[in-house]
Amino acid sequence: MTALINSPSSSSKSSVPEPPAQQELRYNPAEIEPRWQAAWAAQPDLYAAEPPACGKPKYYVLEMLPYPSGKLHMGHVRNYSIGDALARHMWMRGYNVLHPMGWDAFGLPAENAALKNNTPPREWTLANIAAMRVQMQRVGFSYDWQREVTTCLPEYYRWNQWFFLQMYKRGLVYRKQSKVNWCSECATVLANEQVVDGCCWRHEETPVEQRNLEQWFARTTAYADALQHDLEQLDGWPEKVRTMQRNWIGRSEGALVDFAMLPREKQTDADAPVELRLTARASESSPGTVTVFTTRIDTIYGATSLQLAPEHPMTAQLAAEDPALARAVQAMVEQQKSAREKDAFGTLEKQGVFTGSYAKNPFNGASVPVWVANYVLMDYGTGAIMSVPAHDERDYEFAQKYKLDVQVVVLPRRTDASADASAQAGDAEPLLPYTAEDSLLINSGEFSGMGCEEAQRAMAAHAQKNGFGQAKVTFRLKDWGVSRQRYWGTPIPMLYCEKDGIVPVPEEQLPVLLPEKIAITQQGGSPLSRVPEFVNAVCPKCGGAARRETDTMDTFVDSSWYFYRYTDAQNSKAPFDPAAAAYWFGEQGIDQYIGGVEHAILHLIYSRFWTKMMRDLGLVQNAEPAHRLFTQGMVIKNGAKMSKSKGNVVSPDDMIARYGADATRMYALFAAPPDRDLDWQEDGVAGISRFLAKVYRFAAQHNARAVAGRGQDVTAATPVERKLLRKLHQTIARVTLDFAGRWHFNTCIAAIMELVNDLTAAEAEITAGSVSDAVLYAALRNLVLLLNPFAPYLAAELWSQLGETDSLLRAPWPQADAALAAEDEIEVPVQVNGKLRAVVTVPVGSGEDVLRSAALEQEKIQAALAGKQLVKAIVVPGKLVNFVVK
RNA sequence: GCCGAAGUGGCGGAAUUGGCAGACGCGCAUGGUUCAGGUCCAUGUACUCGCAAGGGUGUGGGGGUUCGAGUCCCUUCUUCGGCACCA
Repeated sequence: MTALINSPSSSSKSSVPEPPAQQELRYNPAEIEPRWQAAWAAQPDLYAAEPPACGKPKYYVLEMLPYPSGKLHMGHVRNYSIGDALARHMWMRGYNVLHPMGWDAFGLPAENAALKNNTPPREWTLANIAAMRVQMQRVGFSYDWQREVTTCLPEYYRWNQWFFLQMYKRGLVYRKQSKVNWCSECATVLANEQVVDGCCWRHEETPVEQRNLEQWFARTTAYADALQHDLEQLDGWPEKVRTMQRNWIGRSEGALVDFAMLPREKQTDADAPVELRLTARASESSPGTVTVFTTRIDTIYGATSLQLAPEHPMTAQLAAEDPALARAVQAMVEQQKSAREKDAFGTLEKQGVFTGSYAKNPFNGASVPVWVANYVLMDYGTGAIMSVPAHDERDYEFAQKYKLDVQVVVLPRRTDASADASAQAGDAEPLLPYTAEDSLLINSGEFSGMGCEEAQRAMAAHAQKNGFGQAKVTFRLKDWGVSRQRYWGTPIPMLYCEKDGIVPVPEEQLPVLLPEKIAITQQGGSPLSRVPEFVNAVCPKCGGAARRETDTMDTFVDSSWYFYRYTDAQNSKAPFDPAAAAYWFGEQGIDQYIGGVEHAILHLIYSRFWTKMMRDLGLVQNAEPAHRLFTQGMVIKNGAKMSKSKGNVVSPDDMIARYGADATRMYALFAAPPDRDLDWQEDGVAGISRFLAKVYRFAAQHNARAVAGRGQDVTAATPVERKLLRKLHQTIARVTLDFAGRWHFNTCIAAIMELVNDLTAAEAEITAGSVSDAVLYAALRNLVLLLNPFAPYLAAELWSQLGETDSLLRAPWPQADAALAAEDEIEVPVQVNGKLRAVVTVPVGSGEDVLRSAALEQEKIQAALAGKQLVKAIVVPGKLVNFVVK
């Protein structure tokens, strides 16, 4: 039998504790947890990351930082319990762990609270932070508070400003007038990413308005290709998140093609549908061209009209000469607007207005009518499309409605005789619209006979050669509007001088401090614009009077790079030391990032952008912020998301008061796999509490004897010992495996429960002396080690009862001994025709013959086989025996 | 409409490679302990036929592959999430 030595702690060990008095057998988290919390608080370096020189491999585990609302909710507890379990595990595995926490402290709620309670946002926010920090410490999370980051402090936000200036220098931030999303509740603009179903992400009932404003934008589109491309390497991210980002970025390959507008005299108005023909226009102007974007240039011979977005410049140009057209377009836009307001977001009925003008298809010279259509979006592609009804569903629908020409230019490939009937009917008209691309071109001049994809390349090249088009990649992603007309955010470090125009604040003048004494009102416009001592400044170029930018930055700027600040949180010379970031991020970024899926687009796309931007600034080496991402499920109650309005909020404080922090956090990990939604059931917390009490009682009962066995050889001499050690090492193996891979902590905890069940079941034998002190010690010590990631308070208490004085985090994670874990006998099911008829117990490693004869010895099997003819016997050693009879 | 995920006891969930379905916990039932209980202990608990021994059925539905399917394939339904005229 394999033997191993119990390893006593290296520290000078204290005396063996007295056998516990009867009363101490009762698990009392209300006594244990505060005691340990105080002990931990007295050791500021307990959870501190070590300098790179420590020589250990690094591990950066990070949970998304919270907004300091003032109260921790169950979602936080779950999120941080996952991260904390991992951090503790990695410490015990000997890693140098960085496990920090901070506060996403700017944002609107502070202003709302200021309005409501007349408390300054700063005061409100900092008080909330203090309260939540206490809550987190009470739960026992292992954060390195020396690296705490608070985004609303000038020590942090000055670097937002510094980044802004760097980006300005490189043209990565710019100011432009554009249509922006406006939330009337927030009284500010929103980024596209902050609009959910046409409403504000914070006010789900408030539809956003479109306003024309001059705003600062970050040029996220400069990295659109990289953002899309690098997504493919992020195999440690959930596929769901990658898909969402892929859709959001929306890369699509296609081509631009110029259609020349035809002069009036060539117009063939007679071809236009009579009921839509508009009066001829009086004046002539230079017609110009309209450029369309298409992903199906191969279908261009089938283009039977050109469709402009209502906002397209050519629409305006044509309408300017034609009041009737102007009115018709106006009417269509109005109708669309009111329809949108009524039925938020379905597909609207397609509508169009014929402009009376024609354009020339550069491929075949055909004149096609130019329409204005409500289904063409100005902010995608070029705001103009060629309409190919035969091969596009939307165009087909439109053409049907307005009786436009349909010309088939793509047919299914004829295939060989074995193909199905529809594919063979190559000469027949395909069912329209026919959009499949594994097809062949017809009626397409020199391109006829080509496959679609071949034609796409050839036709783009043809267009480029002849100067009327080119291949083009288009993105759905738009630049990130970062201006906010709010007070509680980072001031944008820009000045407006009458003489010099836009002038950046010189770096040495940073930070541009947010004034603290300010009246928050609900009036329109940026609150800072009403603070003259903030607004009035001196132009650094000419020394004349200048006006400060009074908008603040989107708070998503703050969270785009906060995790780099943790690597060097006290730095007053730079956002962080690149060497510190290089150590903790390495090539691949954060080792494990954990947060809610609600940030799949917002935070996670901005921070990917920021990382790429910083890499180009030479600050970091990694291309992506996080190598692995884990999105935990929501905490729900009675099938619904916890919310005040539903009255189903469970407060962590309550749970901790009733059952303790260990039970609360352990339940959060036990009730469901971490990536699924978790339905909070208080009875379940009570169950965990019972389990912890059982562990405590067992340990307290036996630790005195166990400690006596410390340092002695562990041998499995008796059957009980063998059984216990086997279960112990199987459990170690199972828990260790789950930490390495799939993170199903619910089954880890179940495995530990099984171990404890076995221990208590063997209690009579333990008491009777059938289990050596050494084995008892091994069982208890390893049980405590396994428990530490999930229930750190109880683990600490039991650890000290075992005579240990060092932190559990410095104790090595147990190693499973395969020899001890191995079973010596296994039960093998025996089936007849696939139905279970018996179970045989055979020694592990029994071969086919042994199994087969053992199975045949079974009475039930003999009965089942009697009078039947054995067709086949399937014997899979270690798995099963199946007799096939007839 | 498109894309993705998921459907297993009364409930949360387990079954890591196609090999005893229901681990672990909750709840429930019976018995015990207790002055009392949001206590503790023991036993049982998928459904169904049967006094029992022992059968039969069973992982949303239907079909298939296989000696064998919760797991693989086809099809269909439901729920949840994301996107939604993206050319």
